[in-house]
Amino acid sequence: MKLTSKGRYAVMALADLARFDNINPVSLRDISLRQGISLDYLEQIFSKLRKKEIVQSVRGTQGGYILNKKAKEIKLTNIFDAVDEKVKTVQCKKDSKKGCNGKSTKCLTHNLWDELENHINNFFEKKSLEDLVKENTERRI
Amino acid sequence: MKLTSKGRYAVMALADLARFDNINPVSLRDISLRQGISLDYLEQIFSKLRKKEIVQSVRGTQGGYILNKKAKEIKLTNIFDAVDEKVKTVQCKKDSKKGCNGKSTKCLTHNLWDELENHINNFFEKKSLEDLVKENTERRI
DNA sequence: TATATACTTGACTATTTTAGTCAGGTTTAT
DNA sequence: ATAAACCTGACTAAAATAGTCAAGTATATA
Repeated sequence: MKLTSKGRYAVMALADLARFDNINPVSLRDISLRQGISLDYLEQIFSKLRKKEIVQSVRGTQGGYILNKKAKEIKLTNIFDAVDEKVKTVQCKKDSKKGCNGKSTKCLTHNLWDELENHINNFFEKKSLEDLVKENTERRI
Repeated sequence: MKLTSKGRYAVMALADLARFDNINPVSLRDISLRQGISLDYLEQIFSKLRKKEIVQSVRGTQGGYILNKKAKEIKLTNIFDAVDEKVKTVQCKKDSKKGCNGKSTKCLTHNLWDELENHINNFFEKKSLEDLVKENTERRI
């Protein structure tokens, strides 16, 4: 089980963005340099973030991206969701009526995975971008 | 982020095993049929579980596998560990002295991932095979 | 002792996912 | 005008995954 780079990058980039006010746009080029993420890849990621209205784009020279909401209102859940980073534990088919994977009995561990998913998602729902930035500023002082 | 089949199968198979007493060995063939997991794949998985002394093998006719410890003492952590299912969130190189990935600053989200890893591992350390089987029997009654 | 059952091991492979790259745009501040 | 920066879609190398396949070895039981 591991987090993919896409999800990680998205959070890293947004944390970078959140450090600046919501007035001056930050260019992907800057984020790319600071965070060491390929510019082209960032563009793909931000395209998704924009579609989910997490960021707003500012075109042209001196353009870039700004947060579309307050950092406090952006939860990790929203970010992961936007870039299709999902917490998946079970493959049991939903359509089978009685149990999992066409078996007549519900698989022994079905509830376990559900529980695990909730446990993880819970963590993501609590954490906001603001939390991230705060933690870092505090640590820096 | 998703769990791989190897980890899932390992837990499913062991939960199946744990339902029987520790005296009569259960053949992989039976588990394969009951859980819908390829026999060959199960063999790979059990080879690892045996090396980590989670199960014991009984060869010959009527042979199979039995748990090597009490179900209570086998935590999910142990199982995942045995089959190399690891919770991985960060790729930051440990050897770099100051920060992550050769950057001079520690990456903004580093602590987040650590926290997440702990959160998940914590879940795995608490759950034992016994818990799983219990939950299921209770539900069945 | 013959034999079927079941463990044991290692090598191989198709498929999928990931983590990008590349090419060719469009928009707009200066 | 032009350079900076966003925007989009198609393509791809490499890695991981989820197995399969082949050739064993060990042993309970008839």
